[in-house]
Amino acid sequence: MAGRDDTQTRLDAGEAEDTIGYKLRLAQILAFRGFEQRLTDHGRAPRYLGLLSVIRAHPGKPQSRIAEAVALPRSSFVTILDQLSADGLIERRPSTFDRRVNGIWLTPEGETVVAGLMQEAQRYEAEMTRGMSAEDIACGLRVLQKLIDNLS
Amino acid sequence: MAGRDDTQTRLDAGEAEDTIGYKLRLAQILAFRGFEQRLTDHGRAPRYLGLLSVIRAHPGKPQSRIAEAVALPRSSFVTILDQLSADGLIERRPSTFDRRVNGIWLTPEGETVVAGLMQEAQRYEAEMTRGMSAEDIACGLRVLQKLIDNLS
DNA sequence: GCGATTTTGTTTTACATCGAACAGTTCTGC
DNA sequence: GCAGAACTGTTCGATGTAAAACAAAATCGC
Repeated sequence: MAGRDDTQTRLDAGEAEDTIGYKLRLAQILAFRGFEQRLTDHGRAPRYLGLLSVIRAHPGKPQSRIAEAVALPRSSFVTILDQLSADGLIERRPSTFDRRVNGIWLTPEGETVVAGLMQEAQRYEAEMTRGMSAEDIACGLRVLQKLIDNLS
Repeated sequence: MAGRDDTQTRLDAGEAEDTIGYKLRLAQILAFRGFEQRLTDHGRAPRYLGLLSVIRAHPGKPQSRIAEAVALPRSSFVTILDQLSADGLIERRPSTFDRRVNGIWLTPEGETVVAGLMQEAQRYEAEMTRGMSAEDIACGLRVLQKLIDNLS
């Protein structure tokens, strides 16, 4: 009778099921895709919202610093900035201190787009965490931060 | 003095910094890449270890069920199975009940490779979570599972 | 039974991402 | 000062991933 019992639930991962690495990846894929697909009419900004939020918090910082913040290789970052720049959301300005670096800035339009998307993100965050206690959410944030620290 | 204060820490994400969505993504990227790069001499298996663990726990299940378990589109899954099959880790066998489906099985070699990599994964898990209490780890697992449930 | 719908695995095509190599600039040690 | 090392942004080639369209097989509604 193999291959027959079609229960409706997702297949578990056996030994890997109780590991942070597995659940972390699965949760992230679902969260990221869900958020992106809910905002298909907003262009490329939703996919790179984290990145844009870093830029907003640190205007004028060099590309490499921002790429490092979101764990992106510098080479990948170039294409992404080209697109966001073509969409009128960000701007590269040559640094006055170091002729190698480009400072990255949000345009006024980028500022409003990011502000609007951050509200969407907060709504999405509420959906993702529905049914969790405030303590659990705080614990989740703490654990994720500790993972990031340990892996950096 | 913009673009000058080069502190050594990672740039924060401003408003997004305290959101699960942002930290979840960053942690997952770091965890996944770190694990993969530590095992460059093990071919493609480390990248697809989660997937292989699902197959091991549910031998003979159709491709679509397994793809769904790890949130992969069926079309992406085909190429991956082709590679894992060429590496001798898995095997497709036509189902006797439904002539559309291929049941997926680990080969004997696949079985030993996955068993070995799962030990590596447990070691990596310990490194990721070093400095965390058992309660925090359990809470992290619970939160991640709840996220997966809410997003499914 | 039988046509319409759904499901499964696949191909095709477009796009996203990464590593390696490169030129221009700055920094370091002396 | 100056040669070598390190850093920044970029290009290029290779690989990974995803959406859409397709054929074969099973299921549903009647």
